[in-house]
Amino acid sequence: MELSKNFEPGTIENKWYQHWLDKQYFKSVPDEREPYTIVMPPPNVTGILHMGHALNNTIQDILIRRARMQGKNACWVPGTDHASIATEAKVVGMLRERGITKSSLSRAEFLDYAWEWKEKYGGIILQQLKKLGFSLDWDRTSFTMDPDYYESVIKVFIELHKKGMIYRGKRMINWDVKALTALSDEEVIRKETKQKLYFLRYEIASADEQQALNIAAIESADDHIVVATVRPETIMGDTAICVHPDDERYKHLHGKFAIVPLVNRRIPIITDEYVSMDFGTGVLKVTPAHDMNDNQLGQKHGLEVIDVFNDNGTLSDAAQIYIGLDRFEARKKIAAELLEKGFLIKTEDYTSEVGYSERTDAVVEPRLSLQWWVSMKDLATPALKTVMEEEIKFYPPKFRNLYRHWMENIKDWCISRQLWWGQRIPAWYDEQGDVVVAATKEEAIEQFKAKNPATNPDAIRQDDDCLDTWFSSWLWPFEVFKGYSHPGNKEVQYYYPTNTLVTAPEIIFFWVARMIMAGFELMEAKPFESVYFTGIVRDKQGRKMSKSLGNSPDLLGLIDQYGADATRFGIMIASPAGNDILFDESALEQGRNFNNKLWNALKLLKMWEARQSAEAPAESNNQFAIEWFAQRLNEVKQEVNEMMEQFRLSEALKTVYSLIWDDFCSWYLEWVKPGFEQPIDPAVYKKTTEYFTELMQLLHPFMPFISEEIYHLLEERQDDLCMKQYANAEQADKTMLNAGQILKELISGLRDVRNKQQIKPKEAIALHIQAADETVYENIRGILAKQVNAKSIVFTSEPVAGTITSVIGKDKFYIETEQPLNTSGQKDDLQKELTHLQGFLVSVEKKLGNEKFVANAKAEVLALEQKKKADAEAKIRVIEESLAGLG
RNA sequence: GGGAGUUUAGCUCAGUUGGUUUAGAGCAUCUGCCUUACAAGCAGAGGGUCCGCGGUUCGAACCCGCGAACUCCCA
Repeated sequence: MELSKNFEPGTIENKWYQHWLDKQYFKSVPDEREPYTIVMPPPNVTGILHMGHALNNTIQDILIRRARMQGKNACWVPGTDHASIATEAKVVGMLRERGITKSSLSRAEFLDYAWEWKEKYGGIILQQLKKLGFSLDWDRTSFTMDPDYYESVIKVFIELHKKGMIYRGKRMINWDVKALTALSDEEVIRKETKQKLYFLRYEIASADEQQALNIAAIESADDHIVVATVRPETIMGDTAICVHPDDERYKHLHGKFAIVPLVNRRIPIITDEYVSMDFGTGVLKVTPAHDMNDNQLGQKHGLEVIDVFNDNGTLSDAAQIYIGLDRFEARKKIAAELLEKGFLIKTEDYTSEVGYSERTDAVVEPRLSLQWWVSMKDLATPALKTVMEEEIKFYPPKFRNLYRHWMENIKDWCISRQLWWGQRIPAWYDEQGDVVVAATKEEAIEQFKAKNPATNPDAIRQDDDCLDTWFSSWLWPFEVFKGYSHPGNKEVQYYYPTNTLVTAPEIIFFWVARMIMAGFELMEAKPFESVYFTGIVRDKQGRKMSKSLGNSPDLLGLIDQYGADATRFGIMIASPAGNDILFDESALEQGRNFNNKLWNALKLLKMWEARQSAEAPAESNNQFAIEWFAQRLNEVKQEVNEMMEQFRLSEALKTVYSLIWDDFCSWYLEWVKPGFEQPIDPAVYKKTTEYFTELMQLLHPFMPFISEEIYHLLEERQDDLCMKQYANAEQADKTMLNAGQILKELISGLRDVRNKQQIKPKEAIALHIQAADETVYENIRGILAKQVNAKSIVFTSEPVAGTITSVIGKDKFYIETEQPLNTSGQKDDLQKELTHLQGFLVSVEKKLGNEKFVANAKAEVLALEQKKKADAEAKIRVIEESLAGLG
């Protein structure tokens, strides 16, 4: 068989992915095995593959593949989210290109177009995920607007409404004045914006209302208060002035009234600790209709609410002045008028964060609006408890604090959206505007008739709004198994609760917390055992990857360039749980190089395969190498098990990488490698193949393609690595591991000497060893000679003249070469090491001389320190002898 | 303004209840090698006030306090 010079991923990846699909390895049906279930966080149906998805899903695939190889019934469910706002925007865009406006269409017509768009372009991302080898059960692909799913969302709304947890109310929301819809918090993008801070003078009215409305009296009064605001166009909506109760500057004004400039309305001066004394003048104008905090303050103090804006951001009749003018135009006009009339004292530049609509980039207007809400308090209680008691485990645990903070300060959830793409709210109104909640019009009519037999059924109409997308995705972990639409079915009983959720910390509140709530409220069980929070992928400069910055790498391009395995490697190698990962293409290069390394090791084995011969000398050295590597494998398997249990995935990958590259390739293969064109002992070859196979099995969850390919190239096989079950890891033999460690140190030490003495790699040396215990070298002598290019190794009981002296461990080495000697270098090196050891010895002796240490330290710590001391002393002695020998 | 987090080698990060040598890895750097799987490689080396100050302790990168810088979330 002819193997290519380097590993070529492209065709191999397609071949194996198709093969796995054909064999239905990723398909899961309930059986007697233990399930291991992950539901994929559904990407937006409009989405295209980016780094975040790649990271997220690579982690899930690693967990799922490993579980599958551990004999569990692994089930990974794919799907997409209907993403009401994003999709509706795409559809509106498509219509615009065809010259159609949304307003010219009926709801039904628009939805036809939307479905057309979804069928055509939706879910491209699922195809892209296949490129990375993800072992999803595609037969289970779900969509949050599938018929059953849709129905469940409606049923959940009705059920929660019945329980009194969903209500309709006028509350503050984020309003998009261009799209004319409420926005969820995550659809609001905060941006640093340069603004102006206007310092406005409000006159103080006397307690006597007559006098307060007497303009002449005000003008003569010199008592006033100065307010700093960035929004002078909202002063007509002011219903109070607020100061901090402890602010000495304003104590004399407590309980008095101020006059709003231009509209001359009298408003109370109230006190609240909410006000910051340091900001501006320490005086806050309270506009409950147009600011979230002011609204809360207004509720607390029972203030009137005056909404001075229309839906589209122009001034309303309630503003009294500049009616119909846009809010920003009005700001300029009003500022000018205030200045002219002497109410504007000064302006300052001021930078703060302003919310913009993700979709239209309009400045978001906090606004009171009649919307549907979910009351969160009762839902939050069990959801908080379960995480705090670690019934659901968070990895890394630091996110528990964040979660608790949010859950303890939870606010009600606005679930209505003024959109058409999504689950339509099952609320119905009669002519009087009374509302009932029902699944169908018929049921709604019945309910109305029960209340009022005279109800006109033809006048009943359904709410036009649809539900927030998260109101459907919070059902995801059970509804993908139809757990709510078909309660108690076989699937949901088997797969739910799921095992692990892998997601980004950004959506801990929007999604993770709500899934936990829905799980308890609707299924009476938690949705998952544990949550693994990935980091946020950033670019080299630490910026978050985003479309607008254009710093997202083209993933499909990267996969083409480096291969899927290398891409997976590059993403995983530097991504500790919960810490952000800085994406750097050099990590992918490292992954590609690793592929190549594996490929070359395979080539070496293929070469040996042809050179097997029973006549090959059976060296005891080979036996040592084989036994040692068996123990290293045991050790690493154990370590990887532990790391995977703690979700330390990148560390597990590093460990496997190093086992393969360093221990297997650099040490083991070199130790058993026969001489140039020499035959190899078939037993050694067989063992080596077995090791390579085991390594591929360990690596498979991380790099599935190349490991599967090598598995099949090593030997003709009927089965596939993908499904090969892990054997239990055996306990590693410490003595053997230690012997290997000593051998490595000897080789490195002697190579270092060679390097420093500039002995040419090709020049063979003669090695004399003055050993404390010669038997140590029995099994490794051959390997040592081969690895340091020694033509002979002999033992000596005294220094050998005319050689280079070195101390490694407790033994002395005399290196005989053909080159002229340079003893000063050796002396310097020995001296340097001696100084280091002496310093070290002093610190150990100091510790041991400390009575309190001896009295308090644990026995094993004490023993260790004593061993350190003895070792250091022995080594110092050997070095001193060597130095003396050098004269 | 409130909250959470981070700070260890040039870069990215490990460092698991405080004690495994005077702190580790990968990448990058330097030196020597086209050595019979691999130059996308091999062999070796250098590189650190563990953010600062103080405290607890026989012992601190790790625990506590104060401070600094940066990041994120909420207002």
